[in-house]
Amino acid sequence: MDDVALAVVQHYAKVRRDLPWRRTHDPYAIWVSEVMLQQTRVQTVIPYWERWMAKFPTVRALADAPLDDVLAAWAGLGYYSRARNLHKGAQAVRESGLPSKASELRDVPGIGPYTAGAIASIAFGEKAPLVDGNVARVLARVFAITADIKSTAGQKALWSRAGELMAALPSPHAPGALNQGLMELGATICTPTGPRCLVCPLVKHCRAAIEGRQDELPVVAKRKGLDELPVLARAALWLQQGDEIVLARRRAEGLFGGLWELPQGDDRLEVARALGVTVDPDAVAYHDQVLSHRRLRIAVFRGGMPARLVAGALSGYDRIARFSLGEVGSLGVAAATTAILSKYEATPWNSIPKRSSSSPKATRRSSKGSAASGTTSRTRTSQKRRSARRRGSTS
DNA sequence: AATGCGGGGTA
DNA sequence: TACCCAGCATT
Repeated sequence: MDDVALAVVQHYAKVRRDLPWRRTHDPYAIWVSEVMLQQTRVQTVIPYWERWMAKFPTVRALADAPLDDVLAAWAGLGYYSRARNLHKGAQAVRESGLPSKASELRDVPGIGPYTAGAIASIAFGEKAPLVDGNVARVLARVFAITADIKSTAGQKALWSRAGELMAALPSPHAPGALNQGLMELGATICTPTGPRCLVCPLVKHCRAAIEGRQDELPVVAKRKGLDELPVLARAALWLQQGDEIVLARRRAEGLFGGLWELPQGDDRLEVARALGVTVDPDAVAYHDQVLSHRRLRIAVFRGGMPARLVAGALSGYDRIARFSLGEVGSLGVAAATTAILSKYEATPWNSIPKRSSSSPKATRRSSKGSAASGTTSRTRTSQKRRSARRRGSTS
């Protein structure tokens, strides 16, 4: 057991990637990184973390910021309860500072078993174990754990092993190095498919490798296929007049809670009635998006500009307002609405560069059917409408 | 124990 | 496609 722990920290010292949050000892900075990294890849997180730390450099700065600003900085990362909880957590520890022990960190909103272990070990040097997806894979192979790693039994076995490993770590070595070393191993060598056992420092200790079972472990329950996800159909209204567009803010809990989007409802007439506008009968675009547990299909309709906006008129939202196109980029807008808006060249694209946003400007047109090319989003303009309508009309 | 909760990279 | 990502909260 101590052989394994030692091999991990020694390997980590050798190959440790130079990530931005590894250059600091600030517990808050590490906290932010760990929350962003929940179910999110390192490469995705890096630019978000950099912008976040520049905008909210301290717990106090975050605690004092309006939730709107917090969500704007998070927009695009997904799982927005992470941002809401981080904000709430910052307010909770605004005066006292972040607790240093894993057991106390667990009381902070958004900090679960993994994140508590990560902050305690990395920022405070506590010998606290952790298990994430990477560590689960590594330990399941090294110790030949055959229980489903997502199951209660599997998690129990994994945390138990992780705890033993941490207890076996010789004292001069940093607990954070063991934990990060395990994760690093899972991310770079002990990968889900095609693990590179030939260069793995644990190969001599790994039951899976020794028995040639590295492709059979870990055992993980199959997830729902794409066609098994329930489809949620929504109607969104695109209400624009000149430079101004109508956006609504979702209530702070639940899906996309607190984010701004084109006002949506179950059908176009519901939304039109709530806002007191007329709306075109035919959709100008559809946007499909796959979430963890459902598929989203948003039909986009053009309509007239409402004379007066009443907060609370549309269920599910707590605010509704007009924004100039230039302001949209500084709002917390989820990916679906961002993708829809970006299809129209009238919308300035000054929000976070998302690599694949490709050409907000190019093409369009394609008066032929075939979805507009170039973007990874599934937004596409309905075929029959596009040549006829294009922008303007109504309003 | 199961479900809700985003978005994107990749084999 | 399907899989998975430095998971957490709620039921």
